[in-house]
Amino acid sequence: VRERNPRGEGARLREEIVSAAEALLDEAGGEEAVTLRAVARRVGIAAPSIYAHFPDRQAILLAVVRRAFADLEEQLQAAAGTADEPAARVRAVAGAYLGYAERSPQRYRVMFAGVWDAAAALDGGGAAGVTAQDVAGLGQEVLGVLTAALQACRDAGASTTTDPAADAVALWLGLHGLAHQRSVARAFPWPADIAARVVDPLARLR
Amino acid sequence: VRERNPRGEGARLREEIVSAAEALLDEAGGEEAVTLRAVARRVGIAAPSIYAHFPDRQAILLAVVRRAFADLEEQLQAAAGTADEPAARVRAVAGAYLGYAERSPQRYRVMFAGVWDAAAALDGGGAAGVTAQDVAGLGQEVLGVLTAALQACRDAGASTTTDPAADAVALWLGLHGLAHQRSVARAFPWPADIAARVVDPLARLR
DNA sequence: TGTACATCAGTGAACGCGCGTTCACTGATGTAC
DNA sequence: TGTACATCAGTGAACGCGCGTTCACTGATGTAC
Repeated sequence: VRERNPRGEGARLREEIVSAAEALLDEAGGEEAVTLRAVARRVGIAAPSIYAHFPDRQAILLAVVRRAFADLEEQLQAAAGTADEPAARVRAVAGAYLGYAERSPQRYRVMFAGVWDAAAALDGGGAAGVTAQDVAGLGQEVLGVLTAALQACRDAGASTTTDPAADAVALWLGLHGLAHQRSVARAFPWPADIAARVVDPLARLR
Repeated sequence: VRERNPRGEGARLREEIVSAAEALLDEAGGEEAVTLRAVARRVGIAAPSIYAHFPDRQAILLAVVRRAFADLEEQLQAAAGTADEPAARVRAVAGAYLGYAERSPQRYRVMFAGVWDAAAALDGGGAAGVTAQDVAGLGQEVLGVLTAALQACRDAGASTTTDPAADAVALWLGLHGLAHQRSVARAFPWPADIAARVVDPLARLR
């Protein structure tokens, strides 16, 4: 029995729901810890109250992921802004990417594992107003930051890439492999300079 | 009500259970489709019959993963055997790795996502006789094939790597990123030569 | 050769649980006349 | 200025489900004497 939101601000509960789901996810519970009832408990509302804001459980996770992609892109942009030199900018963006995954490993895993499934499920069911294209679009924006940084490198002669768009995908895959595996196999004896060993060759830095 | 196994061959049911779990996993259900009851239904036995062979649900998944790692290593070794030239061998092993993930995407995902969690859970609970070290060891053997191939490349002057062990990890991460993301985002417009764009630079092939 | 008995491989019924979702509702808040 | 009423934000009880796991058991098969 919580204090009610004033009129016209019922949408505030929506944000609280997303934040609660995010918190549950980050607390090492993994995706399946984000149940509708757990979210409701966390917010301090009755479970059915969620249905005023989300059509189903999946839609909550999707909202978490959309917010997470926006956060990630923002952090990548910010990192890109801190470096003047193109090669340094590529490394800064890569570092920000890895940093995000390191700070929010569970969220990272759901972003790149749960989502696409969710989107596919929605395609099938057609329940919510979010399509696979929507979600793919979020990933594309992140990829765009990498592509731009790589292109600048090439133009400045700091990278030998002949196809920045394709090599940005390759670089992203390397970053993803490292980010994902680090979030999952923490005990693995990672070489100290593993990030550079992945980033520099894939970006074809001189 | 199935035909009983003859005396002394009760262990045969164990293999059937693992195979059924494998099949459930591969049928696009994802890890959570492998419930104890679903496995029992698939084998054609009563659910409690499983407890004669596995202490709990998690142990079934672990058995699936152990078998999968053995399969993968075998396929990598076979691929390594088909190529005489060191650089070609690296590419063949990488291709076999990606091929495995492509043929069994769900299994691949569980191998590199579910396991470590499972192992960590077992560390905490101490339930079964499988430790995180066991599972990590399986991954190490796969990595060993890559390391050997890369080392041969370096010795033959086909790779400029100065640290084959560390660069094998980097190469593995690139392969993992591609394998994982391909299994998860099938709709993504992957560049045609994406595998080469990941493998060649990471292996530092000339 | 016969028979009591241990073992093995597996069964069927039941447990308590948390889940997603539905339904009819409540009671405060603003609005129209 | 007063009052009937619509709306909004949320509640509480209940549903059916599949799950992991436990328990006491069954009935065929081999073994010891």
